[in-house]
Amino acid sequence: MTGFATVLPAGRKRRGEGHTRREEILQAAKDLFLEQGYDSTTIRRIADRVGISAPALYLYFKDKEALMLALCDQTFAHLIEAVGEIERTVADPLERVRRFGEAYVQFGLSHPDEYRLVFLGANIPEAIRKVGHKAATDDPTKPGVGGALVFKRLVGILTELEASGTKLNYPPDTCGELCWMGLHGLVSAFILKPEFPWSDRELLVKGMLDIHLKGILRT
Amino acid sequence: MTGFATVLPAGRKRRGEGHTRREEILQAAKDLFLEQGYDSTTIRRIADRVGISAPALYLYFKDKEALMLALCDQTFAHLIEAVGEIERTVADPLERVRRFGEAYVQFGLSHPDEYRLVFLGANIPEAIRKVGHKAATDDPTKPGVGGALVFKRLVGILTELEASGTKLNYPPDTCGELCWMGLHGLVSAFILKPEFPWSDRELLVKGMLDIHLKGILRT
DNA sequence: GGCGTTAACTGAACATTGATAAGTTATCGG
DNA sequence: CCGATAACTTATCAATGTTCAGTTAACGCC
Repeated sequence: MTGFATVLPAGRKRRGEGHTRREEILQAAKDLFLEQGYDSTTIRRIADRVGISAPALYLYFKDKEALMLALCDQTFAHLIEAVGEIERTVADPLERVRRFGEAYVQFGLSHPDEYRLVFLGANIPEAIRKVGHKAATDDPTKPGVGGALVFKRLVGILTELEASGTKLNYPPDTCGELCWMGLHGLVSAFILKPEFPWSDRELLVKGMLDIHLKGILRT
Repeated sequence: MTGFATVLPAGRKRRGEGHTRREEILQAAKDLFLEQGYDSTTIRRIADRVGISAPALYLYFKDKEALMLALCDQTFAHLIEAVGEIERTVADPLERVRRFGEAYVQFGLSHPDEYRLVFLGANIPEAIRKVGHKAATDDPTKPGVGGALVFKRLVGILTELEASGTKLNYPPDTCGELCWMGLHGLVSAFILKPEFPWSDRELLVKGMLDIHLKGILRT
């Protein structure tokens, strides 16, 4: 019966294992948010799925917004990792921009629910949306700065592009904003209106990247 | 004292004047939505401002969403009208596209709540989002079809542009999708992240339009 | 004027929500 | 075994969207 102690009690967590419960809550909340949206997902339902009472949730998250916030950071981390991979492997600055765009779109389209959660701010009160770019520190562990981090990477790539001798039509940050807006518009359109008879997806992605690269580079 | 009968009783509406109360509610709701946002505006507060009880509101609107939808149609009518005005007064097809973009952006930025509800799929199940482009009837009185109507206008303008002899890099509907995606990305960025330190708004709007026009026209 | 019909409206209440207070249980170090 | 306390529960709150059952008052008609 000695091995019995290592089996999870299914009810209560062991003494230092609160963080485990915290992650269970996060997973359940993520599932439910994606299934039913933010507003329709109640604290009680999340707690039910985890197998605890509703107030127990407040031991791990200050309120419902904090829960959503934690999920946002989680999703941002994946995207930041993908972007970092490109910066590590692609040398040519111009190619980097294109690859960034492709990665960004592909991330959005292959994680439509998460993208919606984070970038579309669907059904999220305004207080949450605010943190996406707060002060923009470089510390990815701080909560709520993921959006600014991704964007800063893009601006960084564009700055290098300019430093490499390529003339731009706008300052790097303005170029970054324009590019991001175009890509975001593309991704959100596919996600929000999937049943609309859009033109060929590949064509639109390539077209959007071509348009923005052509529009940004001084001819 | 005969004139007294024509004075509004300040409390109850005369027998056939319910529509007056309906418009009072719409006005109060519009003000409150703009002051405090959709979620924070309660039915009771709207009713208070109008000077009636909360249940009285349900005599005129099925629920809170119906209220917002009525406001959306109201404001979308303005956008469609603005686009029509452009089509009527601007002859040059190319200039039309630019003016369309400017009008679209200005509409989105001055009606962020309505824009969110219709184009960002904020709140409430798929019932609303679907009607945004359902078969796209040409009847502007049907609720919720404003979005599709506006898009059709853009494609129409681009088709005329092509018919006038200008070569495009993509089919007109693809061009329309790309342009709309860029504009939509711009507007939704401003709406969803209003406190982000964006570059100058005018510059971004002009830049986005320049980029897409340049990218769409065959050189 | 009196009367019945009914549009316009109210008061009380319901179910559900996010959140808190106060108490309980079980785990662990010593 | 024991005291401390992390982990958790039950009871409860105020606010919200919404409904129900009734009430009031404007109007047409005699």
